[in-house]
Amino acid sequence: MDFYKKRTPSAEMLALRSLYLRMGLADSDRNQYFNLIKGYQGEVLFDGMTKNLTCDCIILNDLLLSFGGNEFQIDTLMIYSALIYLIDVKNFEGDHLYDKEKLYRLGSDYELKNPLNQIQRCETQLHQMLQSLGWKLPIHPSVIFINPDFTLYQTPIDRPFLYRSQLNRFLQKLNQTPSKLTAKHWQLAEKIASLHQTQSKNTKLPAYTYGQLKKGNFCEKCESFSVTVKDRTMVCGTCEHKEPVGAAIMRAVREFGLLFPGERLTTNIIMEWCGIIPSKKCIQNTLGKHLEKCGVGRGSYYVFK
DNA sequence: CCTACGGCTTCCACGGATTA
DNA sequence: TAATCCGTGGAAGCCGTAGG
Repeated sequence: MDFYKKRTPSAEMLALRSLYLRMGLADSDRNQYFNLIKGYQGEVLFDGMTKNLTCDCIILNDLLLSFGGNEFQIDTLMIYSALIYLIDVKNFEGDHLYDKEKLYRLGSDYELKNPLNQIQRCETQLHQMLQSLGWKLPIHPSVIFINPDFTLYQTPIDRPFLYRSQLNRFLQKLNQTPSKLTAKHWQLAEKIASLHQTQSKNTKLPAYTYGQLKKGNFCEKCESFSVTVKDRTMVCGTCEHKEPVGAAIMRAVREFGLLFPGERLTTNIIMEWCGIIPSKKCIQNTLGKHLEKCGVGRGSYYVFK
């Protein structure tokens, strides 16, 4: 099974990571960041399972769509010839209680957002979107609680929830769903994928300025800033992980572009942003290799291709 | 071990952008 | 508009690696 659309970390998660590492985050933002990581890990775990399916279906992961001015986000969309599975993955952990359509941590009154609301809203939006594209496929929504250490007490039996213990059977069911895709289904998948947006309008990051952010490259593996450059390789002083300098520079450039989308990318800015790259020419070469150069002389800058 | 080669660095002059 | 600034491209040389 090849994913028609692969999952990548969201812009929000990447931006929060940068801010977390470069200036620290207030409690609420830090929790948000850790929740995003946890959620993402759950989704990747589920991808690892659906990847082994052999049935005739198209899988679109990680979609951010918008219909009628409303944004909606889909973890996994599986297109079969006669139906669509709409899947939301939750990586909640611990004992929880379901009471009057609300979700609580057991023994506390801390309330979590009920994923049922989210997926129902999602289903409505998707239904309308499909209709506008001329399709009438029935949608089967499911919320998958993928963490084996998750328990939800007192859930009515007819809610579309699936737990880790039910997952193997669910995957079998997916694999045995009869389906014969046609070129039209692939066109639909292509259409939906083309509507995917990379930036959500609803993400709000904490305020930050260039000046207050810690400069420098961090290790791609352990996120430590104690890296040094030796012979075109960046070596981490903490975990000894090695990364080619060019790759490290581009990682920093993408990060800079994400945090400061309005700023011009120039050799000097990136030189300062990276901090540890000894040669300006090295940065210039790397930028020239991976980005598109605009302007000449002192006014030249680079843009993402 | 030697050699060839490719990629990287250093150095410098050019010339367009910036600023008053 | 003129003077100054500074990023860039090219030349030349260096270094590491692969292959004999």
